Amino acid sequence: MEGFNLLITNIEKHLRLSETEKEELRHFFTFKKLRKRQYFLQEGDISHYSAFVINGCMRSYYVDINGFEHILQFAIEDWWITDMMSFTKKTEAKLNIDALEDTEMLLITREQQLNLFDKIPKLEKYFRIITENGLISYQNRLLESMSLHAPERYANFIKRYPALNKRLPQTQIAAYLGITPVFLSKIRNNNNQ
Amino acid sequence: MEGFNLLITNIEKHLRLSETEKEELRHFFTFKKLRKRQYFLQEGDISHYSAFVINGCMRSYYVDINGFEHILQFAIEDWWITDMMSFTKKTEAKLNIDALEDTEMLLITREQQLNLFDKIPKLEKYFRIITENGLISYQNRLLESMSLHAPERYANFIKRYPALNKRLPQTQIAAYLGITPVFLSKIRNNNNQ
DNA sequence: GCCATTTATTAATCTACATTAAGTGACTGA
DNA sequence: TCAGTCACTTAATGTAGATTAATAAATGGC
Repeated sequence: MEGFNLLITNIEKHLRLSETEKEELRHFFTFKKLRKRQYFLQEGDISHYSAFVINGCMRSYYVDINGFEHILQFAIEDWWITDMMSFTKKTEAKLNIDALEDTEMLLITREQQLNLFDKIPKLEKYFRIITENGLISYQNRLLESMSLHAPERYANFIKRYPALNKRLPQTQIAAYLGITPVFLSKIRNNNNQ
Repeated sequence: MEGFNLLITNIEKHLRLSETEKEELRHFFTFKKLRKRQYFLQEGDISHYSAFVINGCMRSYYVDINGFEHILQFAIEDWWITDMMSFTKKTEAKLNIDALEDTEMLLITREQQLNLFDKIPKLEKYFRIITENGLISYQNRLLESMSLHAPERYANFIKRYPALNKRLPQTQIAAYLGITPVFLSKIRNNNNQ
């Protein structure tokens, strides 16, 4: 399966897998391609899958009552993405997820994930760890959004994700930072006063 | 151990424990009391413990370079609280945690928690689930902070935590909502225009 | 039970960022 | 090839919420 090794490598950052376990693991995932702009999840649907990105780039975002998009997460190669609320509780998704570039990914359903935890308990450890890391990064973002001004938040974004800063259009970065593209343009040209 | 049953009940919302397991579990926790205003964790220290609150109320917050406090979480009875970053990675805490009321809690160290996962693997499931829920709630807050104005965020806060709204001073609620107490006062008196 | 501190209110002024709008260059696709 | 969208810039004006300050009310320590 294309890209499966990337997932294995990711898991093995946290724990060791035997060859048998790797082989078993493979059967829990399916492979999927998305074209640029294609939806992976739409608001109101149920997020049946969690996705591990092999290459390309996805984003999860919320559309507010005025139609503005607020980006919660980008996911490039080696990242997980889903609407955690909908995925774990089978509620209607509040988020949309789509592809910003042609993207390839590996999918797992919640049911398969729970089966996997029974079959290979180590994987419960893996998902516990990446969930802890996800929680930490949302906590950090909330904290930054409360305590920093937009120019500082942008500076941190560049430092943390230099690749994304070059790869994404300004509109998307602004929607992630919680500002308008107009204001991001000013920040970039240092006219923010 | 005082309050241990509250923890058991909390765990049993997610999975069943045998009597033997409950007895084993008890030895992984220690009991601790805090006076109102007492620190549980200070910025720069390492968060050795994760705390389950039995009664009282705690908060975790970040102090910005201007000395303003930004509250990430309140924890009343039946809630967990820690600096997840420091607790899991043994890094210096960026957060402070202290008691807003006299508080009793049960503590577990990261080492004990990891031992516990080996001894009673079900508990890894429990912590995976509460971490998922924590992630979801931070995601929701980030989303609200990006897409809603302060009066709507306050309305949601009241709806979600009616008890906290009555129990906490306005200063604390403002620091949680990311606004000043002055502005919260205006919102409460509907003069926010 | 009293004084000191903390907590809440109200109003005037200020600022970070939004909104709107107009203009430019680049990419896209029949 | 050219029209049409899309991504970005710049400038004028508008606004949610901050800041400051003064006053009142509540709380807490001794």
